[in-house]
Amino acid sequence: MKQAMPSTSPGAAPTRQRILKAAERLFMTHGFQSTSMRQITAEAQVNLAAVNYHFGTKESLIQEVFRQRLSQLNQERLHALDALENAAAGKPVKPTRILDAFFGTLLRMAAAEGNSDTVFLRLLGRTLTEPTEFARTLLAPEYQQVLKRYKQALFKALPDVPKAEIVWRFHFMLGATAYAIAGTDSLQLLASQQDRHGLLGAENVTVQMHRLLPRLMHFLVGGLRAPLPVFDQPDHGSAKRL
Amino acid sequence: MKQAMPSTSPGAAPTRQRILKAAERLFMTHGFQSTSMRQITAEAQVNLAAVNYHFGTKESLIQEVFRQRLSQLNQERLHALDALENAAAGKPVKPTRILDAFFGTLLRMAAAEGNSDTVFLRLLGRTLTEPTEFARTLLAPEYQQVLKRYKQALFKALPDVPKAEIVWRFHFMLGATAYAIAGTDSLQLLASQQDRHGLLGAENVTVQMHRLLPRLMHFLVGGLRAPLPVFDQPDHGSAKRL
DNA sequence: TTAGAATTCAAACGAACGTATGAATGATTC
DNA sequence: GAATCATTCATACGTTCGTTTGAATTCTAA
Repeated sequence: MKQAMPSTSPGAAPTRQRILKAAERLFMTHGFQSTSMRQITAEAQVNLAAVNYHFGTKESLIQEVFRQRLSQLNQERLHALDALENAAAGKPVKPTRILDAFFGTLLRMAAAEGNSDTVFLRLLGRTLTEPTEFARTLLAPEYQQVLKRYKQALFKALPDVPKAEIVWRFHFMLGATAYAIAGTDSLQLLASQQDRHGLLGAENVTVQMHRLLPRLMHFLVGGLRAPLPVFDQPDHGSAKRL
Repeated sequence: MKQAMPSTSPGAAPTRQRILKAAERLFMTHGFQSTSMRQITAEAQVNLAAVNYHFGTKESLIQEVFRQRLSQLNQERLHALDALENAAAGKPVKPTRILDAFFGTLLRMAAAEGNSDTVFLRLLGRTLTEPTEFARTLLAPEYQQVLKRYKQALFKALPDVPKAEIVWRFHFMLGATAYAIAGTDSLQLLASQQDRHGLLGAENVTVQMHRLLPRLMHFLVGGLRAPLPVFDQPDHGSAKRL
């Protein structure tokens, strides 16, 4: 007889965790569609039916992989922004601090523990540009409140910049970050032969993660504070020229 | 009898082109793995076996989709850089012009024709972050010489910036661009309810593409010219502090 | 007109996929 | 120690995938 999923049975066998860990790593390496249940169960050294027993379906497994990590990340981001706004006491928070609370929290989460978190971050960076619908429909609600808070903080911090421009630049920053995180392999595209091993070798990932943060932060701040573009024609549609 | 692929038979039936167009669109929408040959042949209104007859295998089809568009794009990029360097007559080219030659050529290619090129650009932006191995091993050789030329141009234009820093920032810029191009849907994640239709509606894609270029260019230049980060510990490995 | 090559077509192949099943095993409680 | 529950296991189901096949059709050229 089939029951309604054990979920959080206390002291349960590590089967669930083993599956989650293996799935996370394989999803990161090969993507969602290309990772089969048989690969996951083989890597986790559990029976094939274990995934369906513990998670129901493959899509549910994917959701579970994200829910755990992502909710923790976004809660930390909200707390970081709360702390900044409390310290500012009504005054605007400096853009640099806002970006650090959003993107720095993300990258520090990778540098903190062993590379188990790095795996998730690369998966996340990759997922943000993936066409898979369920990935986005899963990420969107989880992200929505966080993005709203941070957008408002940036609006307040940069009152002279049109809101649409801030949204676009937020978008650009997300792209640069996602690419930087997911880009262990794409980097080899940029690196010349002799640099390749030095830039992102096998073992110095955490070291590079540590160094990636200041590099990326300076880049993002530079992009966010860049001079505004000037358009020939006025805006069409809703003509709110903030 | 099976022969060695017709490839460029002059005046051939439009079957090849129909397949390429349908595949391009479907790959962009659903990704490589999730797009089946049956979907492609159904959309192209050709027989299922036509793909294998004209292209051999699915992977060859993917490669062909990219080779056509990508070689044209990268040739234009090389020509644009040639023109800039010839005009500079040995002196360094301004970074803004270099970025425009690389990223501007990309985005203008989208705005030029009908949205058939836009489709490819979104596919390209998506592919750069995809885990599929063959996509990267296909893109890498096609990109290598172009990236080498542009990196050297940037090295020359920014002699005070460490080369590693330039490579990283090039990487960040690629990410921001790829994300901006592929991000029709991800944008909805950032946009609030009332902005959603205005930012990227159904028909004003080319208009937005036109406006995306100055927005993105200002952001990229701002990021590229941002102040350099300072590290506590010196570089390890090859200690070339340029 | 007709021989021969190029292309299209319907049908099928084997492999891999996600999922379901029911028996076997382990753990818990009375 | 028996009964009840949760978990594991080997196995199989039905579907979809990319690819192949061989006959039918269309095109080309002598």
